[in-house]
Amino acid sequence: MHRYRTHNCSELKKSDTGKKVKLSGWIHSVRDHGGIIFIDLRDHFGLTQVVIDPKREFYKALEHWRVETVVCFTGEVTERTPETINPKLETGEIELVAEEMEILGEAIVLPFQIAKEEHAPEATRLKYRFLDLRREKLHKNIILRSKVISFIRKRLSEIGFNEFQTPILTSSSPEGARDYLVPSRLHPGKFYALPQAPQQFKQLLMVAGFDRYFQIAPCFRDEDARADRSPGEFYQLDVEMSFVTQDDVFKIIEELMAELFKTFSDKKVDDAPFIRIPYRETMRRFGTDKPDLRNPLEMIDVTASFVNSGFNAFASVVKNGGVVRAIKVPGIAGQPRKFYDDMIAFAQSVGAKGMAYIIWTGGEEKSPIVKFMSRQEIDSLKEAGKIQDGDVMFFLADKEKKVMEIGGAVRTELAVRLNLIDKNVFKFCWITDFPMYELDEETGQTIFSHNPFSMPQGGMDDLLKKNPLDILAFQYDIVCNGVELSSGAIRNHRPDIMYKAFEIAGYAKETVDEKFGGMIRAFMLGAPPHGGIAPGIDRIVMLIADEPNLREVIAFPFNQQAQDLMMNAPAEATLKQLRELHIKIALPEKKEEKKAHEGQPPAAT
RNA sequence: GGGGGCGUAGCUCAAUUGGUUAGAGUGCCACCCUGUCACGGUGGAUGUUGCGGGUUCGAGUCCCGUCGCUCCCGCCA
Repeated sequence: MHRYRTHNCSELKKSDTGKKVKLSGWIHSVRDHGGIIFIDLRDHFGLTQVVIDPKREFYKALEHWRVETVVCFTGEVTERTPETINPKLETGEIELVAEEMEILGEAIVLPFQIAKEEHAPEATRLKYRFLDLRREKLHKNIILRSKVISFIRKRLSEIGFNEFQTPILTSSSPEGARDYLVPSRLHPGKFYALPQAPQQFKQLLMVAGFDRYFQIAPCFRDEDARADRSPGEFYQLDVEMSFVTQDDVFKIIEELMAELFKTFSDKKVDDAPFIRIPYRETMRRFGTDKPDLRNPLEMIDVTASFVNSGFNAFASVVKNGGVVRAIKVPGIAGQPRKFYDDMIAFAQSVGAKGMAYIIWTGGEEKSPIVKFMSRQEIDSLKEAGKIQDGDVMFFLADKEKKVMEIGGAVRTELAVRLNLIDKNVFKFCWITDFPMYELDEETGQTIFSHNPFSMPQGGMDDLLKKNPLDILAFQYDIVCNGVELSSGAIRNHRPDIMYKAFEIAGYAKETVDEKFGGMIRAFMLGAPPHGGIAPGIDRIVMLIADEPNLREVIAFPFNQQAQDLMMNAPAEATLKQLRELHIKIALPEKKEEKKAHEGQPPAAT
């Protein structure tokens, strides 16, 4: 007989009755009836009920039959009588009658319960992550993640992709997020950077002729956390392909995503191909570049109806170059007055000066603003929104950018309050035609709006002739239920176009050579056209697992302050380590000290 | 860097809006119980109300500060 087990805790069936077996696992729950004791023994695979006669010698060996102690039982598989069968358990038709017991790992009192649903505080859960991971939900999520990754590897390998590793210690890149730096011992004063993404490496692999690359790639960005954004590190399904157009990338990824989501979720999943929405259109209709298409509401432009309107608040906005956008919500005329007041308060909380509305009900308009408007103007709104009796329209007026932003938030809030979002579907879309450049609002500089390595859609011609702000890039996002899964692009593989593109964003040729010398050199030695994408693994698993927070799909996550409470990272380094790295620590002044110094001349040194 | 929320027993939460000795469930400890499966029953222990200060006859409750966790804004090519 095996040292620890002959079976796992979910595989014993009625047909095993009479067998002498050995099981090892955690004590999940104890039901002590005095004359007979039941223990649910749990392992990764499931639960098996063990029956103990307290007269057995081994019963006294364990002072406390405390849950989560790891034990090994040897005994006979026994069929349960019909009335004692537990249909909730895989192994519910049998039980193990214990003859011997060995303690493998005793547990002290737990900081929180494993078997019972109990909401422990996040910090405690993170400190005792190994315990939290024993709980069914989290355990399942991590297994789901493993399966998702293995599914992706299998599929992509089948269609000609090769998986490569790229360096973790690399150099800092000038664009993008804050880098994590690693000091160099051999080169005093110099630093490696952890990759924000393997962007340049994957492009160089294409130049090297590998044709199709993928990697479940760790990415490191020193930026602040959100519920759907881990601080520090996260994983991308990094993909790059040679000799492809945007359509080729879309086809591979949308088929993979549709199949992946259908395989691992019971929700209804969009079939490939996914719909495509140009950036400017999604901003206009949804006020965001990651629209949740489960939300049926959208914005329409009704600026024309207010140009000469007697409703001065809006008319003056329009005269000053602003716009008016409307959101039609069908069939909610019955909402109480408070609903409209609350929505207006919400709009104001996200930056609106106010919000108007018209309720069409019983063949007339109810609204604080219609008395200022002509019949013709009101009818033009009705026409624009294809209004039927019972419908309501909300109006926002401001500069276009602001209206889109506020309208996007109002659109989402309306859907949430009115429960318009179908929780049982995954709706995907591509956002295409991102602008190549945008204006830095502070400096007025033209800057790259996304990836500087994207190919401008008109190539060199557009760079030379068009207003930079009108140039579109072969740059795209894939969005699922309002979550941005990934950005991608067809890359700029032409050195001449590259220099020009960087020049427009204010980079001298020398700077480009210095920062991207390796890549430029590669592009001058025969580079294939190529492009790719990099969907976030954590977000994919989060969506499939239906979790609101990334930490629920990561085995050992950071907290929001980018700390690992279990491993106690980050931590101070020893003096010896610092000396070897030629590093001196200059801590920020504490707040009290700062206050004490205020208004005083700096101390003479 | 900024804003919101939370912080009471190991854990989840309550405390009649400032009033006597801060409660309940769960966990923990002891005992009882031979068919439970979130077993049940009886009894018991457990609190610097995050920390520091203030107002008050009196503070878990109000005020100020601070720390921690979380959500959001900034940031995230």
